Amino acid sequence: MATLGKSHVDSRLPQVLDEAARLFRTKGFEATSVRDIARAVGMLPGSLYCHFATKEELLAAVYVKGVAQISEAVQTVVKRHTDPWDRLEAACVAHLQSILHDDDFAQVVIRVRPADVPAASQKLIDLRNRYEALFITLIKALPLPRATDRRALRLMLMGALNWSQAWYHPNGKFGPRAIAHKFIALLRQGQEVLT
Amino acid sequence: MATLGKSHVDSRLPQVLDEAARLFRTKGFEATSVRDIARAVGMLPGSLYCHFATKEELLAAVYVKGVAQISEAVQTVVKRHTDPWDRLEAACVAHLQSILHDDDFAQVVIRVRPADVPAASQKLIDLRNRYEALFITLIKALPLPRATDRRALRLMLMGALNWSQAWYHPNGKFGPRAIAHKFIALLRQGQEVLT
DNA sequence: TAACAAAGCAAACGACCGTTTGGTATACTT
DNA sequence: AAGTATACCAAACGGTCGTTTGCTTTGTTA
Repeated sequence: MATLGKSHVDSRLPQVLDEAARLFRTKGFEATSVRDIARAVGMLPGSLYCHFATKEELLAAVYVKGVAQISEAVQTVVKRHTDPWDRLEAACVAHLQSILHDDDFAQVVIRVRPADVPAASQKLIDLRNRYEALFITLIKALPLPRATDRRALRLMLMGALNWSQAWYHPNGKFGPRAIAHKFIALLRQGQEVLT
Repeated sequence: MATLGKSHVDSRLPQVLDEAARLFRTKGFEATSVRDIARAVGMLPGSLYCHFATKEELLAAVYVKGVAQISEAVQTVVKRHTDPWDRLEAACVAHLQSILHDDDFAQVVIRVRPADVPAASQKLIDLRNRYEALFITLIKALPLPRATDRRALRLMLMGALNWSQAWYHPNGKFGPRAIAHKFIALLRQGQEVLT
């Protein structure tokens, strides 16, 4: 029989992750101190080290959860469509919703540079790549002219999406749906002239 | 008659700016200490405060120079073309060369988030906007279908360009010219079907 | 030549950083 | 009931941070 409920003792690890994600995405990794995180959870700074050996390890845990959550969000909406372009657009909508609104963890994945965390840098890069593989698959399924460079298309699209964190305003005129639709439209009409 | 040469005394301010730009673009703003900069120039930390009241003010100075230099680089190459798409592509090449290779100052402008420097944030945003206005002009001149959203096109293109800092590898297969050409091609073929 | 201002040195300020150590309460295990 | 491991508190560690203060040198100005 499975162990139901919490195993062993209470542990505020979930809340530590939540607050860490919220602070990392708001202020960045370097500008967030372990004291900030501890205070947000209501525990003492040293207590965090029951769960993580270093601050960088805590970031890595946030990163892992972020990649898992955004991956699932994308895969869920993609399933609802069959047309390759529609599937890609749906993926973009979910991606934008995650990194602009819904998901502190996913926002950290986009915001924090792996290179700024030397000790965990390769792990973070691998996690990012695992996620981007989803888009490689989606773009491979697109009916494109033979001359089209699919890698360039991916880098352009995802760069445009990720950079939206720099200019997006939550109460602005356009939301994730509109942005994704416009970006996809710009690419799409050029690529589907010939099947 | 103009004052030739250095006015007053020597002053290592130029080298301070150079080293600050180099370090900010390499390690980021928060991760670079004033001691790092001072050591690189060969002076004591406190001496920097002869030239700047705060570390943030030093960043602002780097930002100003970065915007000035990348603006000039773009405007110079744009002049060499007449076709609107060619002009835009030339601007993209110059932009990429600046933020990927040539110009530590320009790299700082792209890399450091204005929001991470509260005291100077609005000034940095204004500087960025002044530069982006160049691209607004270039895109306004494009012969596009009436339905095309020029702002979306700009945000997509510049987002894709700026994000290249995250994946670009100096010794990789493709350089700034190839990247700009591929990105522009993806947009161009969709937009010039009808004049 | 006297007064002045800029540039830099030398040394320190208090604050904050990530992390460690040792003790304690609690819940699971045997 | 005794033993063990987890989660956390309490307090401190050495180190680094941005910045300040006072002094010296030096070139410009009056």
